[in-house]
Amino acid sequence: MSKLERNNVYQRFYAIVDSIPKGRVATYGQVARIAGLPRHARHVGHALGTLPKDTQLAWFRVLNSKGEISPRPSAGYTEQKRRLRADGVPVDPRGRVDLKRFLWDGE
DNA sequence: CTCCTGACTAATA
DNA sequence: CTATTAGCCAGGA
Repeated sequence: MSKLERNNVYQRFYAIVDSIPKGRVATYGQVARIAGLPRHARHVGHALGTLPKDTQLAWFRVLNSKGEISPRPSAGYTEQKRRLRADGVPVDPRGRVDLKRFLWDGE
């Protein structure tokens, strides 16, 4: 996979993340599937990781399959929690969200 | 080429 | 609920 192709894939991920409605969340796997690339959940995470700090993209609306904010080595975890709550999505101290009620169904 | 890693996931026990 | 195992695939050393 060339750099250019990867870039296109990332753009597709971004477009999908961008279509998650405010107040809803999606999972990495879900984004990958919608992008037509099942089993690429990890790359969704990496794509989001390369975003600039000042991006307008709602990257914080993406969680792992357990409905939790994915723990990661670097910062951003706390930030995501804060932003989700500001977005109207309840997050418990463990970083968990009730997917039953807030998972985006892909409308 | 092989080996290791990771903002992942699903199946079992 | 936690722990373990296996599958996944692009990237980098």
